[in-house]
Amino acid sequence: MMIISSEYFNPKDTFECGQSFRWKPIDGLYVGVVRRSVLMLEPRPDGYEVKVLGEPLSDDEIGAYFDEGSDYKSIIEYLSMKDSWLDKATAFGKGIRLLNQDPFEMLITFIISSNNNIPKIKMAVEALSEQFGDYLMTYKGVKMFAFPTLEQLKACTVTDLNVKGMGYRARYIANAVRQIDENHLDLNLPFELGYEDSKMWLKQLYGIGDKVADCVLLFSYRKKNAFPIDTWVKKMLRELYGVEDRQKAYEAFVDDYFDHYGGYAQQYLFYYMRNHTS
DNA sequence: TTTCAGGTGGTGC
DNA sequence: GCACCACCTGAA
Repeated sequence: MMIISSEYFNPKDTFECGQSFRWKPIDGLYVGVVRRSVLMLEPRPDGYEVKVLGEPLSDDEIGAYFDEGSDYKSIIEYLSMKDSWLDKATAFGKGIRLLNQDPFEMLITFIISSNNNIPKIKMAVEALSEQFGDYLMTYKGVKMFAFPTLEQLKACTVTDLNVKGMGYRARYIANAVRQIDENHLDLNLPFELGYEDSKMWLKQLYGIGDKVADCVLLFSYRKKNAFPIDTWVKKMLRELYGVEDRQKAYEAFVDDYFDHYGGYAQQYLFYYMRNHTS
C-alpha cells in the first residue's frame, strides 16, 4: 500500500497549479491517468493512499511520479528564508509536488498550452486522449483514456488533430510528431543531458519555444532549475520583484536570483499569484 | 461584438 | 539579435 504523507502534499495544490491536466475530482476524490494506469487518492489520517484502479503500477513508479525523492522540508525552508514573498507563497502552496510526468505527454500538452487558456487546454488534452488514446476503464461512469502515443498521433492528419480547443496548434503537433518520427529522435536523451543542452534539443521541435521547453524540462525531465516564464510569471516578477518589462530582464533576474531550486520557486510563486490577483 | 488567453514562428530591421 | 504581429477558438 502506497501512502503519500500529507505534510508536504495535497491533491488540490498539486493538480491545480498548472502542471498537469489529467486529474479530476470525481465524487470528491481526485482520479487521474498516469501512463496506462488509473490512480485514485483516498484521504487517510496522515496522508493519501494511492489506489491503482487500472493496470498495475509499482510503488517505485508511483513514488517517482509524486517526486517522493525530493526533500520538500528543506526546499521550503530554503526558499521561505529568501524573501517574504517566497515565504508567503511556500506557505500557501505547501501541498504542491512537482510531478515527474511522461515526456511525450508533456511535450504535446504544453505545445497545446501556447497562447491558450486552462479550460481550453484541458478540453484539447481530454479530446486528444478520447479520440486517439487507448481506452483504459470506466470509473463511476467516467471513461478514462491513456494519453496517445507517438505511434497513435503519427497516424493523424492536421485535420484529425484539430479537436475542440486545439485550433492552429494542430499544425504544431503534427509537425513536432513528424520531426520526432522521421529523425528517430530519442525522447529519453534529455534525461542524460544538462539543462542548457536539453533545452536546445527540445527547441528544435516545431511549436516549442523557451517557455514550453522549460515546462517540459521541469515537469518531465526533472530539470528542477528550469523556470518557465509566462505572462503570469512576468506579472509576478514585475509586481513582486520590480523587474523591468523586457524579456532579457526577466531571464537575467531569474538566472541570478533563483538558483537550483528555481523550478520549485516558480511553481509556488505562480500558484500564489494565480490565486491572489483579480 | 469584442476581447482575452500560461507563446511561437515568421518577418523586417 | 530583437521587436513586432498573425494566429484557432471558446467563453465572458
